[in-house]
Amino acid sequence: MDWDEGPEVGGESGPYFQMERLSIYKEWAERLISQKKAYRCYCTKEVLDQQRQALKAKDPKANFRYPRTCRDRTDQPDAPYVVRFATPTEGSVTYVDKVFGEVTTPNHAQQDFVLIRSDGVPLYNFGAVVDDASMGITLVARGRDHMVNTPPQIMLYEALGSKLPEFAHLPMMLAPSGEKLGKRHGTVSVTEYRDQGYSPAGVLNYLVRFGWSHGDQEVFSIPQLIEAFNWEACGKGDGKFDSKKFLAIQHEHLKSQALTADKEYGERVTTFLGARGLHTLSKSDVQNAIFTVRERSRTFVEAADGLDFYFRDPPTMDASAQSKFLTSANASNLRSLAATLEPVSTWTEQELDSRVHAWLAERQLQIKDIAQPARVALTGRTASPGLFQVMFVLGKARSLERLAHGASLGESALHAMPHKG
RNA sequence: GGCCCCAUCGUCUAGCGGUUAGGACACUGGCCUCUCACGUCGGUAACAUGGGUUCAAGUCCCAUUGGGGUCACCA
Repeated sequence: MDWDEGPEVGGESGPYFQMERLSIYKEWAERLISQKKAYRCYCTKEVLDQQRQALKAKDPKANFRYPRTCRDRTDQPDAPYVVRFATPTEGSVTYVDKVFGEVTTPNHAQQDFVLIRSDGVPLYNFGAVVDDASMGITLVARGRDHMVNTPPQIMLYEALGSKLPEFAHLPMMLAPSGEKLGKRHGTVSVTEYRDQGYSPAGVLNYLVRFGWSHGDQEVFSIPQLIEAFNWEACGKGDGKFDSKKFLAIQHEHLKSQALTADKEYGERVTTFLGARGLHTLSKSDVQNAIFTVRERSRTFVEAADGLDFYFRDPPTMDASAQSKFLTSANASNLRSLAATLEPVSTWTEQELDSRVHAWLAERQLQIKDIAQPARVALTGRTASPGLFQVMFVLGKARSLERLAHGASLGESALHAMPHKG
């Protein structure tokens, strides 16, 4: 999110920190008191808590409300006090939510809520309204859990004589189980997803598309999101988080150059390559390898894993892959393949493809016969991008070197393997 | 419990009186294929229930049920 103004970027509506605005809240509250729209309450928290508990003891389902003890008192004892709002007992508040439409709440559901604590710090509803009113906020968009705060806040705007902002409440994202999403349901903060290699635009895409729709379109760039978003197409029902779909959206973003340009892809994946101990990589080397992992990586962490063998010499060798494919039987083919590629001067995918196929035809072999052994020699793994892509990215020298090394591992396996048959 | 809000495939959703109820993820069958993927063709799968209104209801109204939010000198 980009801020128009605020503590980090400055602006005209400061100060922005609540503790620096205390005098403002006090001033606005005093105005309300002088207009009899608010009053000083000297009831202590302890007394109120007692009353609350006493009522609960008598009737567990009862609803405790501040009994308005101090509402009409005229004296001003020398004692700590809170400022309470004199809530109307009759009538109701109606507002038009940009998502939910008209919402009406009866005033008898409210109580004389506290505006300012005895230590001078405002409570949320009052602080938010004073801040928004004094800073010229025109739209309040927040989660549905704030919907109950809206009527009291509207009362405050009106009591303060301030212009009402628009309100938009959004449905909530629940855990897959249907309960409120929380820490115990795994990752819930966007910064943690960044650390797990998720694309920021992909995260935004999933989040915005959750509870909002634009026809059948599922994948959006950030500019497209800004262009297409509208309150009318927001749903009203709560939803459940789906990590699989989230990952699928990530995949779409990492696959597409339009959504994640090579430059960004390279920068992000480089930090995860660094986390794997692969430092001092050349930017262009990383850039040149990206195209081979794009469609196989859903996150930058997966991409870093897929890119690892390009930058590690020798590549980490998977033990079972080695014993299965780098055998004495395959060693001679690997040697022969390396020898065939030795004279190749134009080291391109296309050239490698035709050279290898010519060699296969000559030796009456299928690509299947050599693919896995060569793959393991080249990458240390049984799953990788296409062979010719891998060799192209690796370059001639390192490709031949790895092929030869794979062959010698196979030859030495001759001595280690006899009892295995 | 009071007040408020919500309800279409397992999940995210399209639908705004007449649809074979569409798409995506997931699951699944085939094709493609040097592995893993990608891609591609197909399949399973939903209108919570009951009343109305109407020639006609997933779409409008009411009730029920179910789910969620919130009830502080927290935010």
